[in-house]
Amino acid sequence: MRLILHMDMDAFFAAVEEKRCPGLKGKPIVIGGSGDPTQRGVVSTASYEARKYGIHSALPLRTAYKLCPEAVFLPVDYGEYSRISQIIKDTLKTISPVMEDVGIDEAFLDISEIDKPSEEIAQEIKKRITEETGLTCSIGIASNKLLAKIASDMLKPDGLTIIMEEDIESRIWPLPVRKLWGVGPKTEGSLKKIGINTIGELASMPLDRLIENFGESYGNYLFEASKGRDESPLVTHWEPKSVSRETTFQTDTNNWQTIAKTIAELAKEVVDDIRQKGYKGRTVTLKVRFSDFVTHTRSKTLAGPTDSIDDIRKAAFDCLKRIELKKKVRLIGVRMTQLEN
DNA sequence: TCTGGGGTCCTATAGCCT
DNA sequence: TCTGAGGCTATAGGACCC
Repeated sequence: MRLILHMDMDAFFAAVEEKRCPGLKGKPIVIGGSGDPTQRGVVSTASYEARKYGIHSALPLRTAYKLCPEAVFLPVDYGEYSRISQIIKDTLKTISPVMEDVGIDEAFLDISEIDKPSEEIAQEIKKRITEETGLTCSIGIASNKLLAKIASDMLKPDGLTIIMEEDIESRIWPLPVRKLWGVGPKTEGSLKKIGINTIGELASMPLDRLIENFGESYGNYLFEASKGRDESPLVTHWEPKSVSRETTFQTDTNNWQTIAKTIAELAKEVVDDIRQKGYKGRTVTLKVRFSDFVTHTRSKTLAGPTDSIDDIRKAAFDCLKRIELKKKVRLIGVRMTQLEN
């Protein structure tokens, strides 16, 4: 039988900051944006202490500040988190070479071939991660990625949860649908409208009704996922499909100079990034979000792949001409797709 | 009054070709 | 020549993930 382990670091960014600065221990810590809660930005990670105040990921920093003005607000230090992340991922790969990276603080590990009890494997991972980084993680183990991910979330922090096939009815079905990977706020709302709140209720829906409501692909996914079924393999190697940079202005603007200058800068950053990664791209997409949060994109596909700053900047400006700038602009983004080599 | 930034994948539509 | 049926590609938008 397949055995998949999912590892999720506990309040990762906040835990790294606490480790680095022990004086922070026990205080509510909020990591996000520039670290200035009077500026625009959202919470990336809140420490468990800060979560008691209702602060959570994706909350605007200004709102977090209102909820807990005495919290310690810190900027996101991706460089440091990536360094620690690498140590953790290297450790996991010594346990099993079949590892899938899921962002900076999560990973799946295929432990099917390891001739040891799962619990023992999990304890060894926890012990080694703590020895090497001083941090804790939560682990879930099941027969597939979908269930392993749900499992790792069931007991936090420093938890270990093993879900067997026979536990699906008793332990997965009572959970809200939102716990299923791929079910976000929109789908949760749609499901609620047709009287579905739990994964078990979803599992009792006939396939044709799900397809009717959510389309062929997603309908099938929901049908299978609600029953705890997932055959998806671990992705151990992948190529980037797009590279982008975007920025939100501190105050919305209709100043054309500011907008133009920002597009030029973002295009430069995208070019630097694709060059550094050794890619060229063919399609340039410009994204403009207005003050009312309405977002438009325009894209231009070039004759062939390029990493020329002139070509890419020019394409981005061609896209800008196709958007009516009647309202103030909140955000500008530049994206490159159709990457090759 | 708020609602980041970096991605992936899916869907609908339109144009073009066979 | 007309009428479709499909397939393919480009484009725009949206949901979701960390």
